[in-house]
Amino acid sequence: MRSQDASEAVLAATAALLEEAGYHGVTIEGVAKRAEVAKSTVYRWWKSKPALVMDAYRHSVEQRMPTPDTGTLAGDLTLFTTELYRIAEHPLRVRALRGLMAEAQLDPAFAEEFRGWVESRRTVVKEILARAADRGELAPGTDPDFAADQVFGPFWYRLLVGHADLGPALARDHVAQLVEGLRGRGTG
Amino acid sequence: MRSQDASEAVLAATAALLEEAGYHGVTIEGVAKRAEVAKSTVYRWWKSKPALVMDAYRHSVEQRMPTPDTGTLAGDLTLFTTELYRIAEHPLRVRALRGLMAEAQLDPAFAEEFRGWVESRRTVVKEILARAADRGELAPGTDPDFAADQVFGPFWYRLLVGHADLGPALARDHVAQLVEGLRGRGTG
Amino acid sequence: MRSQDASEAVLAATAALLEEAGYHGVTIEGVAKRAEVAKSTVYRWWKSKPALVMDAYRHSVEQRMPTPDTGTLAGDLTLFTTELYRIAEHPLRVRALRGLMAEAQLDPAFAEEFRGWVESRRTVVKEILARAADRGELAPGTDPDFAADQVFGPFWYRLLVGHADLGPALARDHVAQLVEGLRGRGTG
Amino acid sequence: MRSQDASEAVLAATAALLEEAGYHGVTIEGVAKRAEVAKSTVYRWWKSKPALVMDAYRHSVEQRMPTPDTGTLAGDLTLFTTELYRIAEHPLRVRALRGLMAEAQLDPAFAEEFRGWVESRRTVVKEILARAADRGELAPGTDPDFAADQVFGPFWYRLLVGHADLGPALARDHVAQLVEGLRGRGTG
DNA sequence: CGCTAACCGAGACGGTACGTCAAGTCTTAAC
DNA sequence: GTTAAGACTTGACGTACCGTCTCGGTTAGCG
Repeated sequence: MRSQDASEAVLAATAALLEEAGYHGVTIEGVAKRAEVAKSTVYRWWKSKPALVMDAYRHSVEQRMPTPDTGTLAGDLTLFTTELYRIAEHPLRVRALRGLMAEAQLDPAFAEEFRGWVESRRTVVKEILARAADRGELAPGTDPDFAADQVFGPFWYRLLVGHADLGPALARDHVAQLVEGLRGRGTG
Repeated sequence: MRSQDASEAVLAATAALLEEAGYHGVTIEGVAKRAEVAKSTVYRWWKSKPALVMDAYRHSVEQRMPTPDTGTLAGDLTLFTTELYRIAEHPLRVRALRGLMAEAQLDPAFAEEFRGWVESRRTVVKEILARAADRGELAPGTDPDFAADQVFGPFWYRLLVGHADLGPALARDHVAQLVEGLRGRGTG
Repeated sequence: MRSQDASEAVLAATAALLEEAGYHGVTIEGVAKRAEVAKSTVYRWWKSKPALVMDAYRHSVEQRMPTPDTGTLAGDLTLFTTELYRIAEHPLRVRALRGLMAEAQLDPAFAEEFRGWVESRRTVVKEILARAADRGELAPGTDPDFAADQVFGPFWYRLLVGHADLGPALARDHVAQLVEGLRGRGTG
Repeated sequence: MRSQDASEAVLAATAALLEEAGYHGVTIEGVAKRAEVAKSTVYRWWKSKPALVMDAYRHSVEQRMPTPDTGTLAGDLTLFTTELYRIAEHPLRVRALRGLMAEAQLDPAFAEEFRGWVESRRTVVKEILARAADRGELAPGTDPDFAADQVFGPFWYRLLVGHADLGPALARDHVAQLVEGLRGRGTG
């Protein structure tokens, strides 16, 4: 049975270090010291640093946003992307995501796990798209996977490269372009 | 004066290790041993592992593709994105790019440098867009920076997450959606 | 808690390397490899090479000779110096002492520590001298510190320069001269 | 032909570094940089750091003191030891000697050379003793080598250990004890 | 008076060892 | 029987100098 005290202290320490020192500044050793917990305790419950950070990230999000269903593609995407871009307002989440993506590049085992989590987020978008397809809002033959890439790609790209500001203000334009692009060449 | 022998041996060793063992498998020590060169020689010319990998990547590309100029946005983007997606056909480049992006997340100093390189690639796209804007192919008020994100974002996202195949075959659809999205709601 | 296995292996390896390769031939890296121990383990318990060698030296001596107390200055000094010169019969100790003295010249931090150890040895002589003074065997006003230098100085000098043989055979003459010199111009 | 400029600059730089940073702070690389001279130039004329420091030491002494000859052992020794202890008044010489003695412990090749230099200094004392023996001032059977150790030993010991002040003020007592000790047992 | 040999600076090179860091595994003892 | 404490191996880091070496660019003095 995982001791709630220890586990919470570890997650809190992880979150604190993430905020203060960035992903690189988070070390299992540092977390253990900060949480006043033995290193072995951390390893008992989390198998690696990225797994720990992933958990800390999930705790920072808490409530799962329900899949939006407004009846139109634009409406659904607006809700979804606005929420997505809102991540940028939370340094902890930004740092966590950037670090996790980095880790996924370096550690194939974690990449697998990370991909699973990413897929769960993509599924939400693919459901939105499926409903839109049913309504005839999508050009026939649209690949939902590549469409999802169009939703997440620019967000992640900007998040990772950091060349420009990121925030919910971008959602409107993003959705406009998405809808236009996905509807296809209207007049043929 | 940098000795050509040493420098080439180092870059070759870096490339070889990248291919064989991935970005994580590249270590300065390993490169030095492989290249039969002293560690200090590597450090003399490259200030860090990412700088070294970046150089090895550049050497693997060599010829700079000229900015395409076909007279239409679709034409230019098709050329550009096809070339971009072709990266996926070279494991060395894929690994290099993934590792460099990872490193940029972990090391702020390198992030800066990496951003510089990214910007140089973005500039090519922004020039294409500027010409398209002059021709009236873009909706007025289009933000070229965000538009560039739409070009690179999906590519990088798929490259980094690895959830689906990547290759020049995607270029056609990508361009179609971009052109549609960027032209805007033509008839209102 | 220091693991006895590791610690003993390290000291044994240090002693072995001292014998085989001299003080210069002792490196932390070499000791670690020889002791089949991680370098960090050596560093955990000894803060530097001289500290390690000092410890190895102490282990090689083990039993502390009791302060001699024969009732006469000549008797005490004979016992003490004989023991002192006997060091020359143990190559390991000779190398250790020469190396430690060398290190004390090069590293001020270690010099401090070394001085402490030297002082502990000097104290033995100063106690002998104090008792002799009580018995009236010393010229009044004799400086015990400088007198101790007269005991240790020639020994160390010959040990370090290596210009002539060193061994317990020298003790008799040394003591004769010391006693004569320290008694002073008694009868004028 | 050795360029006088370069050679002097090197010796001056060595002396300066010796004073400022101690023997350990002298590195061939540092000397070369300081003297604005190529490293290879230093190596051309001095085969090692101790050789260089030895040279710098010799330059700091300049005139060779003539062997004292006052007609009495006490007189000769007083002149000699006073001069000897005066070394302590020159930080450069102190640091040089300490460093050279250290080096002699670590580098057998240099030890040889160093021993030669030491012997030249010992010879002066042995000449003084030979004359004293002729005059009957020494107990018969006195070993001039061990007697010389008695002259130099305490000086070097204090110089190297640094446990107490060193200076010409010590010469008087030292000589008194030497003369007494060397003359032998009053009644004999 | 011009040639050539030496000496010069600059600095790259292969090495060795340093001391540090964090990772992840393992053992011990207490609660 | 879970924990805390913390020692352990491993592997790479980046640094400092070492002593050797090649490279052109002066300078001197010999012929």
